[in-house]
Amino acid sequence: MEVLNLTIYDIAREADVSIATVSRVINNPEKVSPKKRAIVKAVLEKYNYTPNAMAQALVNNSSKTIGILVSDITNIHFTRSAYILENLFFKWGYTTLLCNTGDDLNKKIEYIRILSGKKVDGLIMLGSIFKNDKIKDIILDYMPNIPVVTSNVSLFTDNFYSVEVDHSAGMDYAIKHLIERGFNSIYFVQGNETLNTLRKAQAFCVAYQNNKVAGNPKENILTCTHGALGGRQFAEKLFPKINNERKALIFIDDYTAIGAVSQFRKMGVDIPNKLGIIGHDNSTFSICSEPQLTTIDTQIEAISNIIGNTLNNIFNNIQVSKSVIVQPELIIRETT
Amino acid sequence: MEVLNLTIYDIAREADVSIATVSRVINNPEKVSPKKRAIVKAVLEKYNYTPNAMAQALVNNSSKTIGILVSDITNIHFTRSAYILENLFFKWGYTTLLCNTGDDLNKKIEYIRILSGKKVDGLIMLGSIFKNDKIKDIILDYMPNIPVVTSNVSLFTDNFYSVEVDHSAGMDYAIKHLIERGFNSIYFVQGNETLNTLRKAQAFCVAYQNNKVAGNPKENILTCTHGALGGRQFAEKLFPKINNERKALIFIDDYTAIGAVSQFRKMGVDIPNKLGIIGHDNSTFSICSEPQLTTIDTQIEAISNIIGNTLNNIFNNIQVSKSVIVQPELIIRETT
DNA sequence: TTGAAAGCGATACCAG
DNA sequence: CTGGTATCGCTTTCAA
Repeated sequence: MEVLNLTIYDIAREADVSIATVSRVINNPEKVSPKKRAIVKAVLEKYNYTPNAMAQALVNNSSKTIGILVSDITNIHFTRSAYILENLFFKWGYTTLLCNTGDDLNKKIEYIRILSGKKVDGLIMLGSIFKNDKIKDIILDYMPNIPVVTSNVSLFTDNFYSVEVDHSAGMDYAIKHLIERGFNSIYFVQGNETLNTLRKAQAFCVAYQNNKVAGNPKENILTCTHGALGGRQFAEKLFPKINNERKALIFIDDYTAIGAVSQFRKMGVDIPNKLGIIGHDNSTFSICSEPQLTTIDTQIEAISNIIGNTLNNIFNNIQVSKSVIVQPELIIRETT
Repeated sequence: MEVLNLTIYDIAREADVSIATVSRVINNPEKVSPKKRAIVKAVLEKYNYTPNAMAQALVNNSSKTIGILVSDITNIHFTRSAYILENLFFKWGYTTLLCNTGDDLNKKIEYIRILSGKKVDGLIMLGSIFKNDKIKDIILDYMPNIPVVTSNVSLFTDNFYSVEVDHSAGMDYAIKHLIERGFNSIYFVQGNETLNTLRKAQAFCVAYQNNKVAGNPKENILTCTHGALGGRQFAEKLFPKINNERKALIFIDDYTAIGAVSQFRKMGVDIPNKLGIIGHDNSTFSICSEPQLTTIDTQIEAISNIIGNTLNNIFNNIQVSKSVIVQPELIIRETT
């Protein structure tokens, strides 16, 4: 190998053909005579020629890249998803632009603008991007013709597709399981006010009533700062209220739940005999604690795969569903 | 807003000026008369015009994007780093292409080829990319003029820069601390055979001898599968060998250590009185376990910031150091 | 089957 | 200060 940013002209010159022919052997080899094809291929390989993707993008009006908008990649849930998506799209010849937007509306808008300028072929939005509905219009304005796949929210507009988990079903499994285990006082511990929290809280209420648990579900929603530390602080605060009524806590996610489990353990609370705990996501955190966490698997892997395939199918004109709902699974471990 | 992929020609027509003038008000407004400038600006804003980044990249030979090569973004260490880098570069007007290469040499090569085609302005390599030295040559071949910043390895070639943590110092702090706490038998628990493992193992040996601990450090290196589950299995296997000699285990990372802590706890081992445990990284995992993990903070945040600034300074022709070494810190919690 | 030439959408040089 | 135009590197149409 030698190389130094060769262009298609350099290859053409060395192979003694026109640039059109070089382009053809790269993109439509069958349209070139075997003889010339062989000559050009040899030169291509000799120099390990790689086309300038910017020039290709300009003429094709497609950059072979996918934008992934996520509020916070350090959230283990999204990390896993980004990982899977990146692998899928690599396989399909796309590169992924990962964008952390945080809760900042302006950063979201700015990123959408940038991605539209970079001519992404598709957009994936992970998590609670849509708390503010304005985003939808921005996307429609900046990239009116780009397919957008979202998790966690359905939007029935052209070019929008959604893949979600059925939170109500997850809550239903959890509550049924807790009742079966003899817990007679069931709470949902929500996090910061995100769309994620809102939807799970709502699902909790639905499942609570469907199972005819006594009392008003809304009064059984507790709030806690997200994360292991938040979980620990929450546990400390709740500790005096742990009595003999066999309380059970369903947490917004494993990461927060595990902090609570550890702190309760430290304070001597007997889990699961005195207190039941259930997390959400079946993330790597769930097997870290002692005892190990019972959790609602929100199927992030399946969802990510479907999201990727949806977009890829759209690119290949294969029919896709505008909205798919994935069923969660209850993973019973040691905290219930 | 209305929009539908307008070009600079559309703007020029509507403002009744040439495309050159439009380009100027975007890039060098001071070179345009206030009058025309105002007219053009109005049109620009009316349509919320965003330049086609592909066309810009083609003519500028720079795509305003940074390639980040990482073996596995789901590794919490890299997630944090990617997050920080993405935020920094966004601030500086760059977008980041996140590439998971795994251990697959071919995927690495393929990505380098793709990134060279996409005309990235800089390359960041996180983690043990260089186990195979071939990669270095590939980079030099495909992007001979692009600055490359690596963590975890120094390579003194033109255009290569490195930012690393001093693992020996971390091990030294850890061993001194363990001796002080009265642990008289100190082990290093390594993971899969990566460059990371190799370097920490080496650092362990150096620190072990510097502190004149009795015995041969090489005989005190144990191996364990990476991750919480691996840590648990490791703990189970080691359990019969836990006697009264006050053993201490320094783990390759927190994630593995925490699995071991939980499993030892489950089996009734008294941590830290019978057994001392130290992790690496001071990741979110370290506060999840009960008791909470003492750990060597490998300063991933500082390192990521320096990496980002190095690249940005290079872009701005500000002098940078070819190699910087960051000092770690021992975070003492409850497992020692 | 092949090559010449017209774009793709910007930037920047050179005249005026 | 402004506009015309060459140029970046590629794809694709049109003739030959």
